[in-house]
Amino acid sequence: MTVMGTARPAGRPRSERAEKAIVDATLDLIGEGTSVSELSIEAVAARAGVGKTTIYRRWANKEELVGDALATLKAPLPVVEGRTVREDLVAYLDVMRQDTLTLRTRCIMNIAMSEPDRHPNLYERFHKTAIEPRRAAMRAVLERGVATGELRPDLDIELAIGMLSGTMLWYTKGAAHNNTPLADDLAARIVDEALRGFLSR
Amino acid sequence: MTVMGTARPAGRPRSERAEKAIVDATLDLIGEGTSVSELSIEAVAARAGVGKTTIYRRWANKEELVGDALATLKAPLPVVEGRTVREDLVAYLDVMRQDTLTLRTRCIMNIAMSEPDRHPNLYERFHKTAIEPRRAAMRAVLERGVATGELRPDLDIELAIGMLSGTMLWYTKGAAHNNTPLADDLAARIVDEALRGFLSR
Amino acid sequence: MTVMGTARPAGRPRSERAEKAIVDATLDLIGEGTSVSELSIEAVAARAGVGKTTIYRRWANKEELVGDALATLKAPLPVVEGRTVREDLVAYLDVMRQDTLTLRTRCIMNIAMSEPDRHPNLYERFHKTAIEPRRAAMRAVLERGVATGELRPDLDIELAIGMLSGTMLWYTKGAAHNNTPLADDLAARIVDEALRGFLSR
Amino acid sequence: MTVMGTARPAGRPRSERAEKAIVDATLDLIGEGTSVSELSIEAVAARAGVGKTTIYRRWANKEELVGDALATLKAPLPVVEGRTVREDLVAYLDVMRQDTLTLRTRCIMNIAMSEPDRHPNLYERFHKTAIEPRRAAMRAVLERGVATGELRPDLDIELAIGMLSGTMLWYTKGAAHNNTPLADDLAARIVDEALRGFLSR
DNA sequence: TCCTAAGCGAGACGGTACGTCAAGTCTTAAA
DNA sequence: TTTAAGACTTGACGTACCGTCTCGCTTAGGA
Repeated sequence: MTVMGTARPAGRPRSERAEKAIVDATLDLIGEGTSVSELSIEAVAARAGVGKTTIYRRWANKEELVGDALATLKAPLPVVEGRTVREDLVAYLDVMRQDTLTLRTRCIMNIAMSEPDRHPNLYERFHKTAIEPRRAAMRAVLERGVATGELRPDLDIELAIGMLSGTMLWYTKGAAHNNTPLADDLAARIVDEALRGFLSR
Repeated sequence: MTVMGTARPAGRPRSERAEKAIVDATLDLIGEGTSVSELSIEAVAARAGVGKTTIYRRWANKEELVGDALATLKAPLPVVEGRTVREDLVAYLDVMRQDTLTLRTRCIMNIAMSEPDRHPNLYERFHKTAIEPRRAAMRAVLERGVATGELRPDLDIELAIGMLSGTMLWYTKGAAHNNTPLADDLAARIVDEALRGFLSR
Repeated sequence: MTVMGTARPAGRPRSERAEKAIVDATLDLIGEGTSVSELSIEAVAARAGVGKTTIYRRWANKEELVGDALATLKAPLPVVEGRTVREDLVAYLDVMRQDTLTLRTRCIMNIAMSEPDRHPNLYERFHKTAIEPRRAAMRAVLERGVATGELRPDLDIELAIGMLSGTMLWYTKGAAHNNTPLADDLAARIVDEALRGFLSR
Repeated sequence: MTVMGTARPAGRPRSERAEKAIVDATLDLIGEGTSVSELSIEAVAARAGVGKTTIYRRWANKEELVGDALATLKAPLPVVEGRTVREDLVAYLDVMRQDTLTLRTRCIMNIAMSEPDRHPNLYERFHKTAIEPRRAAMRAVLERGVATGELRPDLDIELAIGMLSGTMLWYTKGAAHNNTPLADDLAARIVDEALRGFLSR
């Protein structure tokens, strides 16, 4: 008699070694600058020392493979609970800045954000697992700021998130293009400017 | 013997019809949502009713073809000289918003901004002809604002540009993803929030 | 201690059901017109409801499987002991003709004789179990004919066998190709012509 | 203005070098004992130093390629017009015997005759270009023999053809199997036996 | 009643070849 | 010399089987 529930399916179980090798090969290739379109299953199979079938058996297409591969890298959301709203916001934005420092993360972001129309599922997944949590964390900080009176009570919180994240993204794009690192105090300067406003008073 | 000066080269002159057909076909395909990577010279040639050689003779690679094709669309920079800094900024940002309304522009932006690492020259050209002028125009407005005392004298103007453009870009990305149009008053709300600052006073 | 002799090997005995299912599936597929080269072990296993391993455990390769499968069909050699040499020869040749009437036998012959170079063992077996006995039977008839004086004393018996069998084979080939049945009296006509000779006297 | 008739099609003409290389590679491989089923387009392409497309552009499938390849080898039908029917028949049969002496011809025959059901078009072509002409030549000889009174007036000519060719084929099969050469005087012995008949008078 | 050994179906494994497609280059006759 | 057409080599695509290998389970005889 067998214990009910998730009965192990018949036949030889899929090799975890193979799976890992495939994912690693995919990430390697992406890390070397291969775009999703350029990434060939054949190359992944060769690099992983695996038959093509073994890849096709698990993933229906490149997108899903890349999606799963990127998912294994999901960096943990930093938990920053500082004393002031400003400190927290700076911390969150600075994480975004630091992400751009490692080649791998840069490549991944490039991939994930590059062709939302072309690889919608990919973008969707990236959005759910990477963007949305960060947005939520930032929202919490801003709402706390409004609650404590630190921030304007009529502040459009979604808009504020957009301003902070969008600005950092703008710089990230530029930095990726110029291949120059972002200034250490960039996050602080963005937050300060946003908090204070441009007007003279 | 040939007449000196801008001597007309020997042989059959290049067909302008062919050139135009090629560029049109390229734009058509891009407008239909074909990414740069997916865009096949074969398809362009077929659509244009032209031999592949005729394309390769004029452009060394896809990038240059796409670059030239996009260049023919360069929308004129709007000349907005309003009464206040706020009005001008809103006007500029709103042009960006309106750009997202037409499918073709959306596709082009997607293409141009999608893979800076993959197609650096393409991004470079787009940057020079589309982004830099807009940035310059915005910079002029902000400098005028500082000069007139409307804006803080210590305002980091580059950062301010980044905040305004980046925020709009952030929304544009989101809208492209959700396929929802941007609110009519978005530009105004961004500018107002930026001018005022988030703080309570 | 075990009883000496053909000691039953340890472990679970091989399933006769499986063996039969495999052979039947093989014959079915061959009967449906699958050539040896086209015959896939995978298909046999699927048709037999059996794991591939179960096949490979018993047969080293396709040839042996097909050989054993065909061997199970070995039709009994007809025993014809007529009054005259002519009657016996006609009887033997007519058996060959009748063999071509059933699809299965036709397929089998096709297979067995098709690629002696490719599947030498297969041909060898077919030769030993099907051709050689018939040849021997025919040889006996001819030798009896020579002994009784019915046939020329200097008749080259091997050659005579070749003429009779080869002629029938020639017709069989042609019939397989045109998909037309062989005439009922073909065997008799071949034998008569062979016995009499072509010359006018 | 173009000369009418078989107007040369536009574009680069197909390379005769490539065509020849492909056919040669095919014949080489067949000559090395590769069966039709085993023959892989990939191998032909590699051996010929040619892209697979170049093969598929010209031939829809293996059969047609092999057919055309074999067709280039079509040995000329020997013209034998001897003094007697016997001499002519012996000459024709001996050509068949000699064909079995060269490896290449043996392979080709094997291929061509091996799987009529599997490669019907191939067999059809072989039949039309190789078998039918020989049959016709032999028929002419036999009819001449009947006309001159050398042969029985009621001789079944088609049957006679079958007896002569079939017998030689029977020996050919056997020789291919045993890898022993056919006796030099085989053709003569077959013809003599056939002309004379088996009976004692 | 267990233990040991082998067979069982299932199905994953690394491969090879398939036939298709597009890449970018080359070669022709005509313009 | 450029044109359109279309051949060229190259290489990835996704599929089908190959023959081997693991799984957990079954089936038997002997301890």
